[in-house]
Amino acid sequence: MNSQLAIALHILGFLTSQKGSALTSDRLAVTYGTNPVVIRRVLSKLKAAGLVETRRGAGGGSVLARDPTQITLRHAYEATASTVKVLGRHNAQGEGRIAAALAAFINERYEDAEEALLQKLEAVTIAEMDEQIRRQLGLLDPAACLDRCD
Amino acid sequence: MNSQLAIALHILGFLTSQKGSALTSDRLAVTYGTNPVVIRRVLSKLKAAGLVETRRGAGGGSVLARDPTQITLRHAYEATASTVKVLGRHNAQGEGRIAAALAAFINERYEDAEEALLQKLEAVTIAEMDEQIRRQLGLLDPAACLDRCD
DNA sequence: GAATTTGTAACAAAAATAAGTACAATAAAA
DNA sequence: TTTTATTGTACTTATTTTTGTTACAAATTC
Repeated sequence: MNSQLAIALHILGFLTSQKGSALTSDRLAVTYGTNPVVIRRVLSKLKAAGLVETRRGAGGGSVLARDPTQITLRHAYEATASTVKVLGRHNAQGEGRIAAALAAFINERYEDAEEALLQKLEAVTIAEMDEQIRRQLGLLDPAACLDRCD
Repeated sequence: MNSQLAIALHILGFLTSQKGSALTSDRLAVTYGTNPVVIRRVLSKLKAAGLVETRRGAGGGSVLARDPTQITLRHAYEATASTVKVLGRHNAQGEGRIAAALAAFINERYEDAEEALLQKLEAVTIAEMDEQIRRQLGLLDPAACLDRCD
């Protein structure tokens, strides 16, 4: 799972720009250029992580579960990449003790390094991401986004 | 490529413990529990990165190209993971400008985060790795390794 | 009840990884 | 110089992972 993070950020960013009105998986799928089910799969992880809320049925869809200033890239990363870690985990293949000790060593270093990465991601919020993208596109008026997003 | 890093570290560590005598891909393959060709593929990357040297023919094999105190985990990482970066690269799929701006944003953050990870890896040398593993196994005498490694 | 919309299972397709086979090229040793 | 050992790599096969689709039940609104 790796493109899931990109999709998650697309969802969170789009939701942020909507200021509270719900978006359907269909809409999100069109703007991202994929299938609604793919979106829902990511959405279900974001939901599990408490980042979004969804409602079924007519008029349903998803909204942010909290303020975008309280959601960091790390949240998105951890929500989506739960299974696959940055560098995977090495499990000893050779039979020898050397192989096992090496695997243990690698895993320790991996965790160190991964944590450094996560701390970088933690320093950026979805609100900041949204703002930077909006600025970059010259969409100073948040509402303008709606007209030109997709 | 990801398991290649583990294999690379196995190779570098084993080579370090050999103090200069060449090891064949067959030998390395047996100790790691894989096919010699798999080893050679990693070896060819390590060679391209200037970390090892190999000789063909009878009595051939590989040795470290420099002192293990001068080889870091980052070297190994960069040698093997040249194509696949930590978090891949997101290329915009939707047609909109938003998608493109988001992709650019994500990529920037990725580079930041990846660099943080690399700096952690840079702080550890193969010599330290070798030493820690030897200590862990209670192989205080380097030469003892030869007898028990595999 | 009719129309939407999510949730998820089941399946299919595609892409990425990894492993294996074969053999030419090279180098040492006999 | 023949034999033997060993790398290098192209080609193939297998495995795993990821992505996309279809289908349909469950929920929710109108």
